[in-house]
Amino acid sequence: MLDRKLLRNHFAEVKEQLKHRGEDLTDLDRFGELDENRRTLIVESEQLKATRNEVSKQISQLKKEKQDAEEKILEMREVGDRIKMIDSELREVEEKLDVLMLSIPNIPHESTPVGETEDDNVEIRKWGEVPNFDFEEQAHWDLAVSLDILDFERAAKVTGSRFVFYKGLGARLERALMNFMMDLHADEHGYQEMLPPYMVNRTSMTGTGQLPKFEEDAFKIEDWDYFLAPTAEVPVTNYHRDEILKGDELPKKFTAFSGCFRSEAGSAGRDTRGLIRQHQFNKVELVQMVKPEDSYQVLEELTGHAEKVLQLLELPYRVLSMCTADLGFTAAKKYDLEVWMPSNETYREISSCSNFEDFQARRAGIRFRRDEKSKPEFVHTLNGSGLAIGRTVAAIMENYQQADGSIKVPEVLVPYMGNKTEIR
RNA sequence: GGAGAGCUGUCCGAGUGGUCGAAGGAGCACGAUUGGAAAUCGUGUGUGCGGUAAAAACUGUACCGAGGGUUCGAAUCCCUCGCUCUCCGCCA
Repeated sequence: MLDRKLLRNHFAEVKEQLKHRGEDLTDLDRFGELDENRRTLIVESEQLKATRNEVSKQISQLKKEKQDAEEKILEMREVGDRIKMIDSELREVEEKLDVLMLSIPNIPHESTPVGETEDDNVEIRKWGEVPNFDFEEQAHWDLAVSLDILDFERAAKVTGSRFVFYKGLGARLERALMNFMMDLHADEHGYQEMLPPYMVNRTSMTGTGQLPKFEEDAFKIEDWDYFLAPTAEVPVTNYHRDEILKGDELPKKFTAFSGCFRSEAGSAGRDTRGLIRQHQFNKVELVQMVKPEDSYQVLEELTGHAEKVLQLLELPYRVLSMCTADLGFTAAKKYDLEVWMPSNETYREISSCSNFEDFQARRAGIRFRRDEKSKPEFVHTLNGSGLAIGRTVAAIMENYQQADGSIKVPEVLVPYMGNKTEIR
């Protein structure tokens, strides 16, 4: 959510900056009227309330002195009715204003490249050597089914499409990656480990920006106002919702393993095979809450922490700075990490690292006090996948495949795989 | 799922219709005292929104789990919901 005062005082500039996102901004123009309307009503209502408070004191005094207060009571009854009318009008205006404010995307940071499509994303760096196989490489779903370590068919029977059973060393590989990533971030990168709830309520989904605009992308629990979390970002960022943190507690660094659930509405027909696009997948997430002046440096560090996973796994990747059109609703700046996928002969997204500045913090009410006496300020929130585990499994299968259809285990994972060096 | 108890400021805790943003205590901050500390004493100690473009100050208003209602007036009475605790049932 943007600062109302910013919008009030610099409307034209903000609108200009939002234009680069390429979203429809016609609703935005209603802001001025709603905002002014709201303030007028507040003034009216509060003046009447001040009167009522004043006269009520007099009534109390009169009664104590056993004098007649009937006239004032009648007068205040009328004032009370008017307050009720104004307040209900005010509530309507505020509701409209809330809906509007919650649907305005974040302002891109000045370092975010301006662009119109995903083709305008800017490659920042590349790492690693793309493998050059002297045999015909296979897609991970073919490898995995031959090795009997993934079972898509039975998952379709048991649940439906875009679900999977991991089996044997496939399941072991997923679990090894989870432990490897969590250990790395907790022990080496200084994050506090968390296992969050997989379901979250509506307020949390609104706090991090999934709602109200993207409800169709989420799985909703029938008869409950709960959603399956699409990412651990939601529970972990909301962990400190409506709190005022102490300045010296910052930065807060959390790493969380969780299942993630996405309905991926509108992506039917894309990546229908394999692990790339599932309704349920596992992910290790990095979340930070920091002081505003630190957030851009922290974005670089956090992205580096995600990259470290790929480097240790020796998977070739590149880093893209997402342009204004491809930023997502909540981010001011975002880097995508893309891992090389031999079956696609291209790089595929495996991590997204974003700085939301105070956009989520304002929605979720996450603030801090620099010291005892200073006013609360909004923190800046950041997060990044460190990494999406299913896609990492796919990348390992494809990049580490051998001529006979077996898969070499990346060296750092061997201890996590019960010292097995190959899946065959 | 059933029965009961509770939810007040950073914390503990008082408050059952008016003088309550809320007693008292603890904590914290500042000051006095001290060679220094402890103890003691004094002062202060929330947030949102509005008046106001920003900051400071001032001022109004709202906030005692959440939302409604009754009333001239609600922390206090009524209704709905959420959460916590205890007992029973069920269960991993």
